[in-house]
Amino acid sequence: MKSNLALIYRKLYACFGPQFWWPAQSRFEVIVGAILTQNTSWLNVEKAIKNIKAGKYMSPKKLYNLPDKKLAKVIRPAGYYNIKARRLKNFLKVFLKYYRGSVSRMASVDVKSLREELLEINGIGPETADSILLYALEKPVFVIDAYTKRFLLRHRFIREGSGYEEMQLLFMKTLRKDVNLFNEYHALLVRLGKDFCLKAKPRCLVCPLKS
DNA sequence: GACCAGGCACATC
DNA sequence: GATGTGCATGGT
Repeated sequence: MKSNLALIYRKLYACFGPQFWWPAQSRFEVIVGAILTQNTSWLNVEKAIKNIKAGKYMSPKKLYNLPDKKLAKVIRPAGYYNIKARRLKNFLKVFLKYYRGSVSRMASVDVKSLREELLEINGIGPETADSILLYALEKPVFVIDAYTKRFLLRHRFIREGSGYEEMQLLFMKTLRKDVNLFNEYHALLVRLGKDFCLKAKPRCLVCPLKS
């Protein structure tokens, strides 16, 4: 028998269709977006990314070589710009040193080592690491974000206080480990959250899961 | 004007 | 190990 989570996925997909995540022109841009979107609306991140492109800085070396103040100024619309400038550089330092700024080279390493390596970087937590792994490096890792957590809580898949790894395991143990499935599922949960009942203060229209 | 958004690190108890 | 706080913009 199919798990509830698998059924819910089918329902969401039938309702919303493919979400075409991650919205970006390159895999490197996905990584930049993953760091910039920490606790920030995607609309603001888009403005920051637009600024980066306008200055022709969308490359590992160019971003890394920007003075901190300048980088902060460029990504300002994304909020927390001083912290995020540092976090970007923390990642870029590792990315340039070990992978010469190549996403493909990085993707050739096994997932487990990569995840550990990413989590070692100051400013990269579990969600950002997993977003990078799934959406930029195309590794079958499920991303847990605020929407996903609210979804699991409100549909009673977990209890209050459950940790990140616990929630992640729920998806990864039940579903087939498929990059496309994980990609679409998480994107659909965010879509559900934005449109319907997973906001911090739900203003519930008719939830598509109930029909 | 308050609240929220595709988190994370650090201080303190 | 749990809980609180700073980081900051822009849309609703």
